[in-house]
Amino acid sequence: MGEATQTISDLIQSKLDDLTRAERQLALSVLQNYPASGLGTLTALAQNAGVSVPTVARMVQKLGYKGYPEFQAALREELKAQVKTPIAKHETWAEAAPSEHILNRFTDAVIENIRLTLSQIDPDAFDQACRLIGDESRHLYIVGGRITHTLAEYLFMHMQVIRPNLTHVQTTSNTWPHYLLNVQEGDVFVIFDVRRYENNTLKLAEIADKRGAKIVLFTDQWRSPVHQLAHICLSNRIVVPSAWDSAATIMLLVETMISAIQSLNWETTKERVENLEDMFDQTKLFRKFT
Amino acid sequence: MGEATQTISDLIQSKLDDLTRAERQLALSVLQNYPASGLGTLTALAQNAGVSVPTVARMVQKLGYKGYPEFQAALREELKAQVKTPIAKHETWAEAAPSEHILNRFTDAVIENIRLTLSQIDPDAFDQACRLIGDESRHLYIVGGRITHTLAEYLFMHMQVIRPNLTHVQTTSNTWPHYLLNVQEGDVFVIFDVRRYENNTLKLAEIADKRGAKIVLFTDQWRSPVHQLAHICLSNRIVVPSAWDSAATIMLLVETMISAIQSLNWETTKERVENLEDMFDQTKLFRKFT
DNA sequence: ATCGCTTTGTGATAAATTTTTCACAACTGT
DNA sequence: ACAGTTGTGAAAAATTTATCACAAAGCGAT
Repeated sequence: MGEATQTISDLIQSKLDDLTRAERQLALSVLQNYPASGLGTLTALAQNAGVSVPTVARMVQKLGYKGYPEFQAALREELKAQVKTPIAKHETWAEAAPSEHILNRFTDAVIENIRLTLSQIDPDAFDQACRLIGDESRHLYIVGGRITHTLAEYLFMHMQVIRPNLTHVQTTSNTWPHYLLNVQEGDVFVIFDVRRYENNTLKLAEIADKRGAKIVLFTDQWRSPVHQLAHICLSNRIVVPSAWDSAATIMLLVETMISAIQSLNWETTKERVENLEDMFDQTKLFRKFT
Repeated sequence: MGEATQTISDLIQSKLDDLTRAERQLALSVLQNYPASGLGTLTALAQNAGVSVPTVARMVQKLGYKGYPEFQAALREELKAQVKTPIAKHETWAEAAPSEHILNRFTDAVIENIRLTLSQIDPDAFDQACRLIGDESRHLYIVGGRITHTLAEYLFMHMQVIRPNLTHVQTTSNTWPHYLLNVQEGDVFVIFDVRRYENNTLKLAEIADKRGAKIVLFTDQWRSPVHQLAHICLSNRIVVPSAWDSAATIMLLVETMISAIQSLNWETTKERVENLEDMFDQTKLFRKFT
């Protein structure tokens, strides 16, 4: 298996450690839009990556080329060679791995799950769920089960920044009846329940429903029994080549929802989010935007 | 949905009849090595096609471009668009929603993240990581930070079923120096660290490294400083149209890894999974799945 | 906080390359 | 022979690249 061909993309990645911050920023920009961005002018590339012209010149030489034109020529050669080789490549995600590799099989399955899930989702229901969950006048309960509690926690963590007045409930814990004493009509429950569905979760949902709370349910394609009580039900495809189910699609929906709610509540969230961005600045990885 | 996207290749072919002999020869040469040959200098292209410089200039203008640079720019644009996976392009994910809806925009971004992440991953490194993490003779430590602890927990939960001899460490907790007393040479640390990177995590990694443990790092495209100590580094794209970063791609990799390790260890895992299911049945935590 | 050290951007400039265009001669096919 | 096409060589214009010195900013270590 003498795969001795090193692409320029590989070269850049291997040298990533020897590069300085601005150069790394540039390198990542080249990879982001590979190889098209490297085929324009030096000046355009610099602008596109948000670095100065000398930085580009310096990096190209660090990579071992005599000058930018030589670097470009190498890119073109690679592009020329790439088109010649059989097509089989474009079908795979991890190009360096055969298509039967688990990386490619698993990713295929997840992408297909995403496609199916999204194609069956009702955007109006989704928007409505966002409005409910973002409504600060309603107390928000987030409920996860044995496996799904990580998703619940992820949502909880972010919602905590966006709005006050929320509670994280684990159905596996025995403290949850406690929380329910305060549930009021109009409160919102976000419940995660995928197979195998949990009895505790169903019980909790029943109590919440009885008290007049609205339920937003994240479940799988077979739908947890909770869905009969749910005001909005978001069902996800979760089957992958594994002994377990995939939470990746649900994660995608959760993150999308976080982003949507954050936009809805922007006026009130703004300050909290800006604090967060200050924290990003401290990484010093990024140039300050002015 | 009358997509009238005409590639430059199409354009050239359609104008083929209006071109003169030398121009046609040139055009065919461009198509022969498309699009690489069009991305060099005008002179090079002329030489390559065996025509004169003015012929190139004349044809480019006949095709409707103001000059050669404009023609080149168009080619680059096309290349840029082409690289995007067919599945990621021109497809609306939530068909019932407009393409500007957050559901579609966010999913686009995540798919693109997956594509870029997978294309840059080294499958050998991945496989090696799986073998390390699945090796029951090494104690396994799983480490997450403020945001990433949910991912760490997700991995931990599954690994708990697959193999014994593992520990979940939260860097935000102050109990972690405790765990480190027992670390031995050859033990394995799986560390999650995305921006902003946490000092605690780095310190922990340094201690682990000093004690001779191997580190598998899940990080973002800018790579946590831990990567200098890491035996294997898996970097993910995480940028989405949101105030926060996306963990979906990392989740995908984690799940893929779980699936791969479970296959490696299937003989020993089998029993453990069955035992676990028995236990759940007995506690009647779950309803039977039909 | 302060001090060195490295990195980075700026603006300018010179060098190199590339593009564009020209007039004219040579060539082509009819 | 004629009309249209093509190549030549040149030169001007435009663009691009490479570099420089210096100042500003960032970083790490006290």
